[in-house]
Amino acid sequence: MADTEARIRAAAIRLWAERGFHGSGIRELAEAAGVSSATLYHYMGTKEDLLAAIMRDGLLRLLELARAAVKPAQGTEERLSALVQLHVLTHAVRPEQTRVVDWEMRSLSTEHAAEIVALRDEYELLWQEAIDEGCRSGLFRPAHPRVARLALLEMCNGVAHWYTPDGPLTLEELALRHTEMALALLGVAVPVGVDVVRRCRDLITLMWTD
Amino acid sequence: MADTEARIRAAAIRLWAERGFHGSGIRELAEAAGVSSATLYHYMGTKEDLLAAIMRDGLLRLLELARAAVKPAQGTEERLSALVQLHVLTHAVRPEQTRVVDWEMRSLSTEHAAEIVALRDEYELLWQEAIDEGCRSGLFRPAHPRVARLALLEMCNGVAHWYTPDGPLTLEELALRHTEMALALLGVAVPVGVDVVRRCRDLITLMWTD
DNA sequence: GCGTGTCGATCGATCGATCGATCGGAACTG
DNA sequence: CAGTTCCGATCGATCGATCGATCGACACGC
Repeated sequence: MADTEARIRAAAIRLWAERGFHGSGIRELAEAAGVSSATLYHYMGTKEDLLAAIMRDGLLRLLELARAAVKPAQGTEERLSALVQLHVLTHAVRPEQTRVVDWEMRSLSTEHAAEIVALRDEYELLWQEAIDEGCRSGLFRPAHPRVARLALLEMCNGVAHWYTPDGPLTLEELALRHTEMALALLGVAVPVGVDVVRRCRDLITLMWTD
Repeated sequence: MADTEARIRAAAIRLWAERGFHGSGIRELAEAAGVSSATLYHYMGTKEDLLAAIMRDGLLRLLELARAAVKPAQGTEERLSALVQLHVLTHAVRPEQTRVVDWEMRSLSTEHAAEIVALRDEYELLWQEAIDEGCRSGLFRPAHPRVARLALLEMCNGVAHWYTPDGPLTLEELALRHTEMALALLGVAVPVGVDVVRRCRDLITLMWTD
């Protein structure tokens, strides 16, 4: 028998990604997890505690991977490409969890929201720094770097909305097309290099073994 | 005294944009609209009927304006610019309504969802046609036109997430920066022309008088 | 080896509150 | 008076959450 807490968490992610946090009750969640509604409270604290835990985990994982991806040793173009690919692949491989992370912020009370928003801000700071450094070096030429960051993040978030592995796109194509679009949006005309493609493949392997 | 139905609709948009459809009850809605919960049902049918009506109105308005914006008489670059500006300005001027339209689809039952999804597909078809025509003429060079359409729409949807008129960006700057980014993403390097800026100003005037 | 006590895990039953929705009738309008 | 608008009262259902009770597993003293 699988670990009960993991089953509860997986069921919550599935339900909340589909119907939203307020759109499914705890009895529905209990049935999906195969336990009684009372047992839920032995593991999750309140319903909102579970939501915050799911969001915290998703953001911490993304943040950890992103920090490794923007090591200062890398070049400007590689740093932004790595962030785009990591973000897009995460949203494509774990669409349900990322949908909960991205769209259920408003269901958090102010205490929980402060922590989660801080994590998200930390993550977005990595993007802003990568963009700003590209602007300083002259490689990126966005008319407004902050708007470019917001536009890029929204564009990449959207993958969790529409991507399905059943479609014509492979994960590699998905990630590389978004890398190209992101660089083009920032004013870089050159096509992605072979090293970017190779690191993209490494990332895809990482996503599935983790 | 303002029209009761309009007050109800405005209150629903405000509440549902903030807390979500399932996140606010009809008593809360009634209080926000200044009527009793029973009175709501004199105007709105069921709660979900009201949601569908709000989404239908928003999409029909957007569709009508977009159809006028893509008259075949215009050039390729102008068509896509007009779609981007119209979409961005709508999301900036009416963020609450567009948030409900964009993010409450999952709260609709299948019967209502079919109608709303059909309207949204009609709207997105206008974007796809504008992009495809640009590809045929050789002006646009996206590696994958369908992915480019999805990326552009998500990028422009995001405006309703983060834009605030209190910030440093004017509506005109917001719309023009997104026009530039959209064209750059599609592979167009040239800066936006004076006619695009002029039409953007016309659109802003239209948004506020309508 | 065997009784005893403690523990986490789990349950059915149930709490007060709120949910969406409905009713008959009062209040207003023309 | 007829029609429209609106509301207080209330419906059954469901909400998130909690209760006491039970179960098996494990540790301890003798």
